[in-house]
Amino acid sequence: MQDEAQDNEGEKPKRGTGRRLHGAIAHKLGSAIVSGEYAPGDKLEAEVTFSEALNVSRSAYREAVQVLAAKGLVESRTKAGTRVLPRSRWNLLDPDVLAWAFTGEPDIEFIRNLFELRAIVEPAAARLAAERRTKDDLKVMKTALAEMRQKTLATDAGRSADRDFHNAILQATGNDALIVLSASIGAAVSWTTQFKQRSRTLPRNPIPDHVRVYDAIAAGDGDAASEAMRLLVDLALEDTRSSMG
Amino acid sequence: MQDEAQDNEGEKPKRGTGRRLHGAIAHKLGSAIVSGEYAPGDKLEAEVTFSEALNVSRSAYREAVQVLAAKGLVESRTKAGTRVLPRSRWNLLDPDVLAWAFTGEPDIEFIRNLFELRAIVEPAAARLAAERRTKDDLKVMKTALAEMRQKTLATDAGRSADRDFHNAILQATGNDALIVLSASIGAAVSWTTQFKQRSRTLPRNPIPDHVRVYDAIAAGDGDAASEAMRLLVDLALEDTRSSMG
DNA sequence: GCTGGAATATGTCCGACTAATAATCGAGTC
DNA sequence: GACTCGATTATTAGTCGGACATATTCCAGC
Repeated sequence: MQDEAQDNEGEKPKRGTGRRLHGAIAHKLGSAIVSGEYAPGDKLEAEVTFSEALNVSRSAYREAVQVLAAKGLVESRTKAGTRVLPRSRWNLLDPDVLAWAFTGEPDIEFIRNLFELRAIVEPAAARLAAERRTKDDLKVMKTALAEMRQKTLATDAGRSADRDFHNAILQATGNDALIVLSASIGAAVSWTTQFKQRSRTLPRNPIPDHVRVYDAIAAGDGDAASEAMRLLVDLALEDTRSSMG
Repeated sequence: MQDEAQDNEGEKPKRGTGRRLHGAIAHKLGSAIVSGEYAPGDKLEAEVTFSEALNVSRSAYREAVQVLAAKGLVESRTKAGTRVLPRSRWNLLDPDVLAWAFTGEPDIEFIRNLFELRAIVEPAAARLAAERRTKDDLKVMKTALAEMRQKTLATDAGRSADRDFHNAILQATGNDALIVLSASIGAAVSWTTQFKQRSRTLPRNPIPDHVRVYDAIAAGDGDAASEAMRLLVDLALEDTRSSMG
């Protein structure tokens, strides 16, 4: 009974895609907006028109728009229609928005910005983790590191272990805001890792960098942890940059 | 242009509250969830029941729930009902979620986490601003600073000028992700400023700290800007802490 | 230029139907 | 008799269509 997508001619993201209908619409519209298909200030078709064009009910369409509005992508006003908001009002760190940003060819400048933010946050997180980590935290990091070493970043399991490692560091900080933020960035960055893998035959072996971070955190050395993480992020950025620009 | 927060909240957030209806419901439910009135894992009343209890249509209620779901607060599944998600899945940095978190008595631990994040991000932003600021950026900062000096933080205009100053710094970094993030945190922090003002008769004069930051950015001295901003954030945290804990 | 009404698109409401699935119950087996 | 597994049922979110309300925009008329 899996969805077979019989006759959706691409233009109509109708039911059967697995997602709930309004979720699928939100995904479609969100991707289109983030990718620049609609420019800020543009007015979307009227609800009745658009929903008919998509072959969905107005209710479903409206719920999708509510989602976009909740993420700051659009704003609806009576009689004026729903318009795309300026990029400055988008919740760029929202996991969904980030995912939509990476559905197409991502903007290189935006990736640079994300890495810059990551280069700010992650070393600081590593420092806090070194100061506050428990034995359990260390154990999680260690197993993730082992898994990562075994599977390499070329596999899904390996990338998953990579995320686990970084998440364990965040968890050790005990700071919810930091965790949420960095998890979003981390997910986005992991999208880019796939780009690296596909276009570069010789990615750097990331294990030694990670081991340095782990050792510093285990030793409780905040300065060393911060520095090691800074190095790791810098190298990752360099790899990504050379595989795109 | 932007008038808001004009709320008359009775027991029933029914029509006529000024906000759009589903927005009012989302606000009410969101605040309740974030404040812990509903614990993670709790199941909300069924849609028909709850919407009737609120005297609103099921459609309006559903659109409100979509907003909450978009922010990671709840998840709906057929037959199982809609349940509050674990805190780790909340988009804590979403502007609305932050606002909801500060409608009631905010959690001190959470405020500490926010300041910790701010203490990481803002100094780094100040450094970038010092390296990249244009003359226009400096002009905006300067006028904001003057306004701030004149009105003091006790007035709305003064707090607004404070935000303008920090936003100008962010703008100068040219990093969208950084701007969005720090704007959210900044807004949240400005809520706490009100707490400071109401419970402390002798708040520190914040102008000298800000001037130090400005001078360093104007001079293009990244290290000094970072250090000055670190100091500013630390002092602000100390003030807030002493006025609450 | 100002005022007031008509046009129009979003906002809200209603009631019915669909679809998915948790919960229940029963057939079959050990 | 207890248990596993599979079909049935009941419940709840999801979707639909249409109606009416409300708020603006826009334009006509003064």
